[in-house]
Amino acid sequence: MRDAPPQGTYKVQALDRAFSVLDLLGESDTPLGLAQVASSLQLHKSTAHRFLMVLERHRMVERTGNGKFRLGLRLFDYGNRAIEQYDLRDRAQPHLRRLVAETEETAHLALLEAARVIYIDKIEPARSVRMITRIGASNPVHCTSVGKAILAFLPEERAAEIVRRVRFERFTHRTITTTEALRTELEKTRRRGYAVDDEEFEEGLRCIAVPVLDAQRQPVAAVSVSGPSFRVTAQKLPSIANHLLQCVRGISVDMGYVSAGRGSRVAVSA
Amino acid sequence: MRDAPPQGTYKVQALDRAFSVLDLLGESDTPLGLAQVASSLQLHKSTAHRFLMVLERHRMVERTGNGKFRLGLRLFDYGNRAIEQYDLRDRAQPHLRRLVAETEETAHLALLEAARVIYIDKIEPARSVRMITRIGASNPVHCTSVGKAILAFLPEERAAEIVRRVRFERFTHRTITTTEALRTELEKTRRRGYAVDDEEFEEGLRCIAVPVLDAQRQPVAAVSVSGPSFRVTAQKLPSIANHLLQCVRGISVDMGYVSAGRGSRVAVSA
DNA sequence: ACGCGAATCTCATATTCTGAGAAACTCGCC
DNA sequence: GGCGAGTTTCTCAGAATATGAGATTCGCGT
Repeated sequence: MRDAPPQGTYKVQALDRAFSVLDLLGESDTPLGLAQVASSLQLHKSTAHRFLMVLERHRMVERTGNGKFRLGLRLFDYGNRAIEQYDLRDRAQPHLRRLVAETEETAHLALLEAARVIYIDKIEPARSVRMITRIGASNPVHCTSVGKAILAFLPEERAAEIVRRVRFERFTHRTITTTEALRTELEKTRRRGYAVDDEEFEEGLRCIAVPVLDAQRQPVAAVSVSGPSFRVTAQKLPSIANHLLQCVRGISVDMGYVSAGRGSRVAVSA
Repeated sequence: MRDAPPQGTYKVQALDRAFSVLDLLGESDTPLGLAQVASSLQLHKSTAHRFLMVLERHRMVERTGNGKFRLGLRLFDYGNRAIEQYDLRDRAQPHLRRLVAETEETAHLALLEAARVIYIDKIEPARSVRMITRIGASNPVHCTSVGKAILAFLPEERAAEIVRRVRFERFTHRTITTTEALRTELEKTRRRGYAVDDEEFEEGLRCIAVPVLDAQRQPVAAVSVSGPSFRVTAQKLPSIANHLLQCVRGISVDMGYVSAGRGSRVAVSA
């Protein structure tokens, strides 16, 4: 319903329907009964019922005590297999933890997918307000520090292709909403070596990010530090950026991308 | 193929096939080409192709540069939504981190599903050999400390029902393989207040776990500490158990299950 | 340039899914 | 303790849907 229209030349109705069921359950924060599922998706109850039973057999959904349905833990298994192939999260975690200890703010690890970034890990400092981000969630590139960090260090061509696909949704009065502004911003990011999201996604939230580069110096992910603007002040950015650079450097070494020796190419000015 | 036979009265062929594709990709540690998928699953290439295209549109699979397929990050999204409903992982993490700092061994957080336990989080100490567990993976109850911890504190009836479904697969020479032995072991677990897996799942690996109890004093999860037998010695168990109890108590408080005041009911003898 | 394996596409066919509706539950309420 | 509205479960004939043989195109190695 609220989702991308199932356009495209190949179609398997049953799959589209099954996934719309999963979407529905995924977006609801309370389990749903058969009747609710059926009516929300305009499926006839028998059909919805059959799908739910099959999905349940596969443990893609499970029923709560009172017979309502929610997403099943098989999905969690699949999901973790999916990112396991990247192997990045496990190796990055200790470095992220150190980063959080140093900065006392929340750290995120994110990957680029299509024109969005996907958060694959989050570490929060002990005593901080909980951030609303959900691991696994995705945000557009243009309004996030991680997005800009990756984009800025991608080869011109790939970056341009992604920028072309950005839809420039506006989130706050500071959100970048034109290709031109984004290009300028990326240029700036390249120069200083780190990306900043200055309340462009959420009022009062400032983030700063640097890319994780692989052996070919291609960005494969980005690490960010986020916190309330009054704590993450402009003056502190260079210092945080340094912690970030140290962190991603550690990750790169652990991933075997670079040997531990040489210094980082991206420079932090100011 | 290697998977549970798609028995059950309700059937949607397309879904069974789609999930078998996901299973295949999930179990392969290298991306697979269309031809490989088709032949492994005995699907005709057109069919496999159509499925893969549809799955790709839904981002359930993605293609690598050379045109091969692997699991897509949408699954990661779904998976995290699935456990988000439990809300447990986020809240438990700081406590697990403290536990790891105290014990210097790996901690796991696991849920019970059917007759298996599913690991929903893992924290490793800074300098330790990597454990092979994958978050999202599942193991049988009978040979894991977390499984026994949950089982032991479940109401007699539910526990019995689960025990009935255990298939008692043997992993090491110490694995419990009879209902009787398991019952005795659970009794012992209840008495001392914590569960032990003494190389019953993996040679040389000793684990100890206690359940996380909700407001109704029902176990909803378990936390374990695992390490090589030579470090996690029998003498150390009571001390580790105490750290564990403190940890789960903290989790329960954070989840709002119990007020911070009163002491824990499960007693650690010895 | 050529050839082989792999991927993509087309389309007529029958297999598979569909959905109306009937039956069996579940509660809440009297 | 039983009535009734709202759900869930089940059955089955019909028809839309997925299927797979095969033709076509692609991509790469020689």
